[in-house]
Order: sequence, then C-alpha cells, then structure tokens
Amino acid sequence: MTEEDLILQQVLNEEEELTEKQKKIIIAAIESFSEKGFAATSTSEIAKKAGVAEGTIFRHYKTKKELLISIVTPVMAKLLAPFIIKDLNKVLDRDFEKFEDFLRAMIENRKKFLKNNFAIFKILVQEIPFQPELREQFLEHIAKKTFGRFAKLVEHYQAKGQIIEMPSASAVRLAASAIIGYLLINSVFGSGKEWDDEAEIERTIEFIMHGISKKE
Amino acid sequence: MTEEDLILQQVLNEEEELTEKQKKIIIAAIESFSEKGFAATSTSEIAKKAGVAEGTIFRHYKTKKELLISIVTPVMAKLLAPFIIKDLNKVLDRDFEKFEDFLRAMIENRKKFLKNNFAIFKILVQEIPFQPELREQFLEHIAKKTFGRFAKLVEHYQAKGQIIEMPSASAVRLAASAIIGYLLINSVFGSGKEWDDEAEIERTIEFIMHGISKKE
DNA sequence: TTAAAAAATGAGTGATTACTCACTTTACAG
DNA sequence: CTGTAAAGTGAGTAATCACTCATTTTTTAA
Repeated sequence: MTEEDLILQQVLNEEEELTEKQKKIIIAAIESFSEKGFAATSTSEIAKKAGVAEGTIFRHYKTKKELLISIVTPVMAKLLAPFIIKDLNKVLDRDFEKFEDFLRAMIENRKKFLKNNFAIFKILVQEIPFQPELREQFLEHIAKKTFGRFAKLVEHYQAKGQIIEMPSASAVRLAASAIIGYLLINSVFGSGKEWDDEAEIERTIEFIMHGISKKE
Repeated sequence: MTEEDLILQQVLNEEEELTEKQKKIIIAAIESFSEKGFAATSTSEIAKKAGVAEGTIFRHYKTKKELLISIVTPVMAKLLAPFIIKDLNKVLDRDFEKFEDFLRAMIENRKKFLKNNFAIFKILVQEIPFQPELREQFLEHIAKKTFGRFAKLVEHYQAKGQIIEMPSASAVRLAASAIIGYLLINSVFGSGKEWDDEAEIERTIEFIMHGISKKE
C-alpha cells in the first residue's frame, strides 16, 4: 500500500515479462510523447533515447500507434482503480460518515496519482481526441464503470440527507468539475509559493458543500 | 451585435485583406488541425482540401507553424473579449444587481462562443502544451488580463456581501471550474436527449452559489 | 493598352518518416 | 557442449514531409 500509484513501475514489473530493452523503449516513449506529442515524435528518436536499434521497437510493437496504446491502456484501467474497484464499496457504508471526509480522501488520493503519473496522464488527455481506440477504452473504463460507481456513492449520501436532491449524474459532474479544476491548477501552480495548498483543498471542499454565496 | 462571436468570419472579413485562396487555406487548415491535430496534418493535405497549390500556402506563411499561429492568435485575443474588454466594466456597477445574474449571462455568452468556434478552440487547447509562442500569448491575454478582471469582479460582489470572504483568485478558480466543466460536458453530451440543458445551467449556478450540501 | 507588382503554380529539393528483413547475438533447455 | 528459439540489429525501403523557386497567371494602376 506504499507506492501502488506508480503506474510506470507497475507496468514494468508486473505485467508480462518485459526485456530490459523493452522497458527502456517504454520509458523513452513516455518521455517523448509527453514532451512533443505523439505525432511529432519519431520512432528513430525513441530508439536513440532508449539506446536501442530502431528495429527493436518494431520487434515488440507492430506499429508506432500500438506502442502508444500499450503505454496508455494501463492508465485507463487504473486511473481511478484504487478508489473505485478496490475500496469504493467499503467506503460506501463504512469508512466515511460524512461526504466531506470522502471528498478530502478522494482529493488527496487523486493528487498523488496525478503527481506520480503526470507524463502518462498528459499523453492520455492529448491523444484521446485523435485515437478512436483510446476513446473507446476511456468510455468503457472511466465513463461507464467509474462514473456509475460515483453516481451510486452520491445516491448513498443523498439517502443519508447530506446531499440535496438532484440527478446523481449532475451532482457527480459538479463535484468532479471542482476537484479536477483544483487538481489541474495545483499541477501547474502547485510549486509556486503563492499557492497555499492546504487552504485551497479546504476551500474546494467547502465550495462543493456550500458554494460561495454569503450565508445570512 | 448579432454574430460578433464567429471568430472565423471576423478574421476572414476584417483583419488584413486576404485573398480568396488565403481564406480557403485558413478554413481547410482549421478543419484538418481540429480533426487530426497539428503535427499529424500535412501541408499537402491542406493544399488539396483548399483547392490550392502547396506553394501558395508558403507564399503567405513562411512555415506551417506560422499558419497555426495566425489561426489561433485571434481566438486568444478575443476568447473572453465580449465580456472582458468591452462590457465587464459596465457590468461591474450597473447591469447585474446579483452575482447569480452575472453567472447566467456569462454562461450563455461563453456557450455561444464555444459552439461557434469549437474547432479553433480545440486546436488552441491541443497545441498550447507544445507551442511556446501560444503559451506566452495565452498567459498574456487570458491568464493575466482576463483573470485580473474577474478577480476584481469577485471583489466587487464580495464588497456587496454576496460572496463569502476568500482570496478572489480562489473564488474565480472555483466558479470557473464549475462553468468550464458545464461547458465541456455540454459540448459533448449537449445534443443527447438525456441532457436537460436549462436544468443543468440552473444547477450549475445554484451549485456555485450554494454547493450540494443539504441545508438544514 | 501596357507595364510592373502581386498572387499562384507545381515540379523538384533533400531530409525524414514508419516500417522491413536478412542477419547476428543472446538465452537456455536437453 | 549443442541446437533452437527469441531478442536485437542496422542498412535499406518507398513514401511522405515541409519547403523552394523558376515560371505563369492575375490584378492593379497609369
């Protein structure tokens, strides 16, 4: 439970048996795709960066696109896995009495994930609009499975009287917008000293719960 | 005041005098860049789609990148212009008594803009991570000018007692996250019949004002 | 009507692209 | 050791890339 978040490591170790050269190819490809974009990265460049002959790439991956997909797929499958697939059901009835506490844990969890997998995440976001395979995977893994789970979670807290009545899809959208907005801005400005992270997290949670209007 | 939002038309008509062929090049380039991405689009493809010789492109634009920038720059400059540069100051003290009304107008305004300029907007978002010139322009036009104006607007409504006390930057971030989240999801699912647009707009505004917690 | 300027052309440039394949090296079971 | 399969190689492929330039067509103005 220490560093299950490092998807790169996870893929390099667990999955199938990868040769040393193959690992180097993956690492080099992630770096280049993230920096320059998929289409603007050449296979010769990846080979050079990986210290490998260009032919070696095509021994393991039939095409350049297949290399991309082999990198991005595990992120898809695990993007929200720690909470969703493993823990969400427990969370639902046991762990968090208050929705606010769930939000806090959620933000912390996804923040770590994003930090640990920023390069791969960036590739994913960049290429989804152009790669139909990726879009399908995304809809399958994220949009359907994950979103459905969150909807149920919202309904749970609605039943408890902590969340107002509205379609659960809308509630998920609104909360997710705020959290994703926080995560993205934190990933850009998080290192600056004007950014008070603790405070911003609390403001985000407070905002999701109570908005920004003055109570009277 | 009818269709000032169509940036493409605006560029093609107003700006400098463009030849017919040049207009066709711009239209073809926007289409291809939006569909396949900048790096994956070839100049020969643009020329063919525009019904123009490839050399004609390079008569007007020194490089392919210059073509990209000439397309995206006006969007930058005008992305939030209608509200910001032209109307925001008036709005500030006169038009909207309540912050909620401002939000409503804001959402409607930006929704139209996005709908009318979706292809160019997509290109902008896609290429900002890879084109330093675009990033600079973005910081100059959007991040600084626009964000500063919004911050002032928030402070105005804080002074009126309609928004709780918090750093104005944080309030802008939170409200903008909710609005942008709405706009993006609307641009994807907005055509489906499960999407009740009026209701989602109101929920978004209500969320920004009061969050999703049950009042008691 | 004409001459100069601007716009447009498309064949041609060398560089680079993703990918192939005959070959060599390495790993390992019997 | 030996044989076999997998891993790795890098020169070579045709296609495509962004871009050039000598030439032709169109526009403009006197």
